[in-house]
Amino acid sequence: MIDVKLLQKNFDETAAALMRKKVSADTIAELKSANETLKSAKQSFETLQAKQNELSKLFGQYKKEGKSTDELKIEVDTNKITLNDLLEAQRAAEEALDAIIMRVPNIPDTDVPDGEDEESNVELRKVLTPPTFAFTPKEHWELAEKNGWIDFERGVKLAKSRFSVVGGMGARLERALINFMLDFNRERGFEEFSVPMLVNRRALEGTGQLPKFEDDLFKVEEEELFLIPTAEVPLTNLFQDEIINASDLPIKMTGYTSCFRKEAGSGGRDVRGMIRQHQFHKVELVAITTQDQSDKVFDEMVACASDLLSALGLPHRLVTLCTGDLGFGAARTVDLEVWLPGQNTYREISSVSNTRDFQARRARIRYKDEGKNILAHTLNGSSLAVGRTMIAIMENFQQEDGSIVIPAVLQKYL
RNA sequence: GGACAGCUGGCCGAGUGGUCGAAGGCGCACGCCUGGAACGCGUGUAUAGGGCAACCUAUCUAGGGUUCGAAUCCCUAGCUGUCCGCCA
Repeated sequence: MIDVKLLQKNFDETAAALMRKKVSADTIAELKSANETLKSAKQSFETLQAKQNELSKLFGQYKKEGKSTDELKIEVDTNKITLNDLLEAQRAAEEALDAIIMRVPNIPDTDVPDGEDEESNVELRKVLTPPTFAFTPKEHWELAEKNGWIDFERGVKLAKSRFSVVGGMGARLERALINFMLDFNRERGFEEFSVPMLVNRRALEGTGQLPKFEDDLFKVEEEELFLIPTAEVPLTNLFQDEIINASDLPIKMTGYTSCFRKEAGSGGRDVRGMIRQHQFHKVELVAITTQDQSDKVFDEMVACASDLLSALGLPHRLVTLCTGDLGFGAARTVDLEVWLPGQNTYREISSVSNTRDFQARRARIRYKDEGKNILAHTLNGSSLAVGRTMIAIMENFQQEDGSIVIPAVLQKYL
């Protein structure tokens, strides 16, 4: 959630920043007026409430002194009617503001490049050189089926399309990757957590998936619980409503979970193979930091994910997302794209974002510094999407006969 | 899933209709005391919003109700505990 006060105090600048993220001028104007309405509604209510409180005290005093309370009661009763109206007006104003602000995205950092879509993303650097092949490299689904690693048909039988089954060496590789990643992250100072994969509405509002993106989530109806789309949700919300000692920051966490996404709106894209599944595995990095620390920790997280890819021998590149490609809650994002020889292109395998205080304001994650409570900064990044890492390993390390050479660092995990 | 009990500030705990944002204790901070510390003594110590400020409003799990007035009474939900049932 953005800081409404910022909009109020510094309208032109804040509005311009929001418009970079395609928030319409109308929405911004509505936001401002909703906030002003709420403010004045609150003031009228509180003034009258103060008076009512005072009269109530008098009432008690009169009773004690044996004075008549008849006149007082009339006044108090009339006030109460107005008070109820004012309260209702205040509530309506609160709801109106909420309805708008919960759907307004974060303000991008000033140095984030402008742009409509991924075309305007800026490549930071390439790491490792894509391999050359003496034959035509195959795509991962062909390799996966050939090696008996992935069974796409049976996944559909068990659930529906975009589900798959991983078996044999594929399953062992998956498990090895998860363990390798968790160990790697722990060595970089990220403590491991194992968290719920179903969470409530409040948690998803805290990290920004709700209320705007409910259609993307799988929901357990009777329980009012949702399957997590990323471990970012439970890990970040671990500190929901908490006030952390500044000296305990930064808190750096990692965790492995399955992730569940409806992939609504991506119909037709990546239908083949396991690039885009309803259920996938991911090892996540999350950090809670002071406001001064977040830039440094952001770089650490990007480095962690990139070094992980390098350790696996996977060529990749780092890309700064432009404003148009930035997610809802992110102030800045660096994507890591891995080289896929079969597709002859780089594909996203990790995304590291600094949300600054956007999630912290929603989830009320604060720290105490010199007696003051300050909104924390929260960051998240994948390290890495396991399925896509498997795809990258298959495609990059494939041999002419379709067999796959497993990276040396994984040997001890197999 | 059933029955019963509970949920008060960082923590423990008092408080059954007004003067209660809440006694007392612990913890913490500062000061005194000390060679230094412990002990002791004193002072302070929730959050959010509004106002330059005095101050005002809200918050005793949450939501609703009764009342002029609710931490306190009633209802609902959530959570915790205990027993029973079920179960990896």
